[in-house]
Amino acid sequence: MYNHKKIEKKWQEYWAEHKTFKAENNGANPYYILVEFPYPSGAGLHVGHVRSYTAQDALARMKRMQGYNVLYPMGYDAFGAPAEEYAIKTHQHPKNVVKQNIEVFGNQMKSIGFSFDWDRAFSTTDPEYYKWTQWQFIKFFEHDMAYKAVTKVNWCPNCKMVLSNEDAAGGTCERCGATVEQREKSQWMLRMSDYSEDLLKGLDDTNFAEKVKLGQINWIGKSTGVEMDVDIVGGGKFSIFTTCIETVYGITFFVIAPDGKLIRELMPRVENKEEVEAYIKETSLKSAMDRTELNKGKSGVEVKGVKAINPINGKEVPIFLGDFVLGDYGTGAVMAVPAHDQRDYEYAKEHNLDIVQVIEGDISTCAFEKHDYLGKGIKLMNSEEFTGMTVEEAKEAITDMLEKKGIARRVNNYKMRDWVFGRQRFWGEPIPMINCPKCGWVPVPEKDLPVLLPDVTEYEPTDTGESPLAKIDEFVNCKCPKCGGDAKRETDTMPQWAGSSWYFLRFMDPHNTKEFASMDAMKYWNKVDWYNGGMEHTARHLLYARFWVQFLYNIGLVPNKEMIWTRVSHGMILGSDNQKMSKSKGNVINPDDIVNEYGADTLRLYEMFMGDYQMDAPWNTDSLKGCERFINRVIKLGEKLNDKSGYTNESLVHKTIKKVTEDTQTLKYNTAVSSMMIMLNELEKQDSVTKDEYRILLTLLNPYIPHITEELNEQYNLGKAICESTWPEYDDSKTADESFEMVVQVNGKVRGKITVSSNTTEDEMKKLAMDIENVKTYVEGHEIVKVITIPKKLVSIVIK
RNA sequence: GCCUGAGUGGCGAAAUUGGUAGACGCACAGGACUUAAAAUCCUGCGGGAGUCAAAUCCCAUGCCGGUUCAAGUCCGGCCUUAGGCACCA
Repeated sequence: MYNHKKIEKKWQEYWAEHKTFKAENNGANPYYILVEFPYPSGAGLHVGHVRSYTAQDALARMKRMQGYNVLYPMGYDAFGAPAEEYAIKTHQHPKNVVKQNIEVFGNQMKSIGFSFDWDRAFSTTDPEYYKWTQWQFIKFFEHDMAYKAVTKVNWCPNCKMVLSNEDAAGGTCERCGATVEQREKSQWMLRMSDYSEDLLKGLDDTNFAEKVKLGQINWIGKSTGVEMDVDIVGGGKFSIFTTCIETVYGITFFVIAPDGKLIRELMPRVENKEEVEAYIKETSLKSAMDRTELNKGKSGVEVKGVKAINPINGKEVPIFLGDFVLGDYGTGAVMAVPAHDQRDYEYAKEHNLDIVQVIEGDISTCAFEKHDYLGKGIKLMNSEEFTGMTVEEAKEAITDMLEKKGIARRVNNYKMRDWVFGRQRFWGEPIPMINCPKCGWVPVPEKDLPVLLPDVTEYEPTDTGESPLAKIDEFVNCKCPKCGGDAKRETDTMPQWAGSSWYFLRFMDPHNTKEFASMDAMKYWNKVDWYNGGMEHTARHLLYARFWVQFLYNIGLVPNKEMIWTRVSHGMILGSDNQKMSKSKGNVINPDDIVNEYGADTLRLYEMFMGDYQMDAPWNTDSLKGCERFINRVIKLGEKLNDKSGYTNESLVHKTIKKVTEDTQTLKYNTAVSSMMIMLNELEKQDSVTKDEYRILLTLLNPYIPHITEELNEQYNLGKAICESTWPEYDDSKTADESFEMVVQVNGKVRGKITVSSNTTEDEMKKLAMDIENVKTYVEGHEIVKVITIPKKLVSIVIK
């Protein structure tokens, strides 16, 4: 209908020329809105990006008009495997691939009119940026937070590549189908588990959504319990961790991890070596998730020839290997109490082991577990002097006794492990470390940073599992910064998580060449006020970023322990078939096509209107056309402008301002849009529309559809550009309606409705209710038990 | 398996957090305008009973039960579905 291409281009140029959205590091009311920066894939911008960028754009535009100094930055998270693989295939350097993709992404985003401060844009792959990522890694190293350790990785012998658990699911390589091996690899690690408690506590200093906090809490996985030493018959001992020490008298066997140290130590004394070795081998092929699945938890083999002693009563019990016990969680060994743990119960049945009940309850068909007995005053049995105590009393008493004997300790255990930080990839930040035969691991001096990725075109994977960089001699060979002797560079690179763990700090001071960001700049912006991203990132990315920040805080480099205040997450946009969009399903919608055909404003409006921002929603082009129709009606309303000022319907205007203002900052974009649709419907009913009314409508719409609203504002001479104007305020006293529809219920069912004045008192409401004919027919002949009135709403009559 | 969400008309969804279920929009149907179509405008639109038309009544928010004058909303138990589970990011 209208020439969206021309109008949108015009205003985009206007904003660029006037630097409308440039944020300065000074002034009153700083407000930092952050959206997750994209990985610039070859597929181009996704309609899902458009959803969150538009949402935060609407917030940013409104906040600016409300007088805030808004920082709304954008950049690119461009390290990672897809670019590397594409580059290998096409024989070019990934940096060229990334450069092209960034250009495409930038143009796409500009065509949609996001109010980013483009002067602050950068990519994590820029040497000026990753210099500081490397510099920060060295800080980790200098503070003994980075260390080398041997870890297990999924290795595909065919692809010669380390695989993620997802790609190795089911024990076969996702790409080629070969059987995946578990290999041991020496890797750089970050001591993230040292921060378990701080990362939990820090959540109190954030305003994250409750479900986001829960995600963090569950990932950290704190459990409070007891670590107890267990002697082995004939010498030696090991420890177990349990949260249910009250069941200690019910131990009938122990289970130890097939991948743990203990079984290796016991091996010389094992009678069924072959069986045990075979089981260890079998386990090594499984992922942790496969191993801990409840229905698979019964697999295992007895370690014959070795018995353990239950420390509380001196009983000798067998030791088993079970793959549900993980070598790297807790102590790698557990006590098994089949009477009170379902997995142990099934395990005991499967392997014909004793079941000793120690807590009163029914164990005839299944275990009587902690969620059955905790907090109910249930008592112990078969537990010597503790028999007859409640579970809660016994928990403390048994722990005290064991502690006194010096064979147990109260401990906290955390599921969260240290961060495996090395990747055997080319396209990542080189870990800036040098291995000297004399001096050991030495960090690259600051003056030599960044350690650049070499400009080569061949970086096929190696046979050994080393990074492709290991084959590039001129990269590897170097001098030791300490002693000057021959040394070798680390060839592993960092994970993609690294660059995204601190980018929000860099946005505060992106051109700084002396520091990653100045303390002044970080103090000025203080915290990210709003951080928006996908649900899939709320556990790990957020945790890594918080860990990174807490570390920097502890060494005095950032002003706050938590640098992110509110975290919100958006739902996915699905294909029209309700499936995740993917090339193979052919349900992908390209935002460029929509912008071309319908315009950026229509695309923006539709994505905000399509449903609850925090929930998934399927794409529907018909609904999009409805939004186009709405914009056309807004344009057409301009033809009804009169010369008057003021508002024809004052409460409509104030109500709409209130609704849009509130909903835009509480993520309820869909209802904000619908309230503006209602306003338009009402204005259309009027014979003519005042300039004030039209200007208000355009202003409220501006954060959502910024181009056409500016154009109409200019065309009808309604005032200066909206983006340079002030957000309208509402008067709460003027939002009230003069009358309301009073509902009358009899025994909970609606039996009458009448429209009455808003001033009607509760007594008047009761009287009016009783006068309604239909209400009378229900009430007559019955006793009225009570009458409940809710002001400005309803009267509920209860009869007998 | 574990953790976190979600389930409401033909469809996308609203519901002031315990107070009229279905706002707003799409699709559809009928009408107006048009030589015609598109666009636009008007009217209707959960299911059923009832009526010339109404009034009015019953049923209905995944399933089963509970609390309450009142439940989409709170409680208990299920079912289905999406995301995360540490080298995809």
